[in-house]
Amino acid sequence: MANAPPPLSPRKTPRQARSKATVHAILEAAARILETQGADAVTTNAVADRAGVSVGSLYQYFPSKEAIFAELIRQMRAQMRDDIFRAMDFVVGKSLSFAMARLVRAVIHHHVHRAHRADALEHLEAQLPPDPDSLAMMSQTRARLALCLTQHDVPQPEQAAEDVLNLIIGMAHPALHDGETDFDSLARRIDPAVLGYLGANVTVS
Amino acid sequence: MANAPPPLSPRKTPRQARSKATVHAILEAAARILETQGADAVTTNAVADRAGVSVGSLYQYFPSKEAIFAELIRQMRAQMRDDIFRAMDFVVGKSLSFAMARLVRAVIHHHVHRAHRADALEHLEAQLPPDPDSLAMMSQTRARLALCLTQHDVPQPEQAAEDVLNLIIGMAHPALHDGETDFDSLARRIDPAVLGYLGANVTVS
DNA sequence: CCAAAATGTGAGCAATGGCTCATGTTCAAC
DNA sequence: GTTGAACATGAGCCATTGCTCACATTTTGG
Repeated sequence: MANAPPPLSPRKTPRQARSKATVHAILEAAARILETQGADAVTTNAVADRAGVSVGSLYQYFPSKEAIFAELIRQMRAQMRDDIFRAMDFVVGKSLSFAMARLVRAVIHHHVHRAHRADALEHLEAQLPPDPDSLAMMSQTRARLALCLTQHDVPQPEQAAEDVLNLIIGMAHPALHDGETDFDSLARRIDPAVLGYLGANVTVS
Repeated sequence: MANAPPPLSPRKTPRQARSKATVHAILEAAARILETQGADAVTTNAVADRAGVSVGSLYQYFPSKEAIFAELIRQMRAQMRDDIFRAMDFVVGKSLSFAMARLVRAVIHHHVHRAHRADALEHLEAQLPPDPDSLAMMSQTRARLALCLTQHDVPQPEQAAEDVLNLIIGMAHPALHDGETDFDSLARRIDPAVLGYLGANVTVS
């Protein structure tokens, strides 16, 4: 009857240094296979093999293959959140256009840094059941941006924060994916789009 | 030695009305399973079952499961291209802002119409080997938009066409996916972003 | 009508891959 | 040392699934 769906959170927390290394190796191996060979190549056997551990060990820490993906996605979302937090902290008190320029470059940098990994992970995320932790991190990211926009008197800052993030990612992601290497040119093309969006709502102060 | 990779094009063209119906039923079944249950649920047996045909028939017309996906993607790209062609034809001689507004609404309409299907297909496309036909259709789409931009003296129209499409899709797609239902509000938020982008390159004439 | 071509069937093969479990090894605490 | 918990192993179970093939049925052309 009560046939609970398998959880996506790690199965057991490692206590010794040895097992921490195991968990790290598993995640790293999964990520590398994902980047280089695509999602279908990420089999539990392949991951364990590449991590230099046995499948049994893998299943001591992750209840399912999907739990590994969920953890990788969590890490990516956390990094993006932190990147954007840093960018927003840096521009406190600066002009809106300066703040947005910084945001644009933070997002581009984030995508460049983890290009293939982030790419594949985002596709995976769409196919997995939504993870509360990941959702929370994205929510925090938007909230921090909304705070910045509020301080510049942008109306409906939550809506604007979401739109602006989608706009930047939507432009940067395909461009970088298609091999765009002139990051500066890309940033300078995104800037006016962001300001154009905000310009409809704010008179530049 | 010469172990050719399985082609993604249909295996045999149906000649009789009966088999045309079979092919159509297979594609429709695959699309419906994809929409409702996700990519992993699309097995050849499930598709044949839902289409009301046998697996054998399926493999008479598609050399592999991926060929079915490739065909669905081709259909989606063709429809998007045609939608945008129609929109661009309609705005010949009109102002740039009018043209862009029309484009924005065409893209939104396209995504609304085939919401879940287009969503899943685009994710699949990233995992499949690139299909020449699909690439050609996207190229034609960009070219048509670039022509429109050229007629409004937008510099670097090819680059701009790509950016504008990415911008519109990038904003519309996540919003619609998150259940946004006020399409008019969405369109009116995208408009200024597009004009902002173009505004950096053109003085409004 | 009748062959030949086109179309359709579905049991089942072969391969894959998620995951378990019986067993062995290392570590920490006393 | 000893003991129990934590950690690791990997052969292999079992379910799934892409796909084939030997055979049946329908359609077409003459």
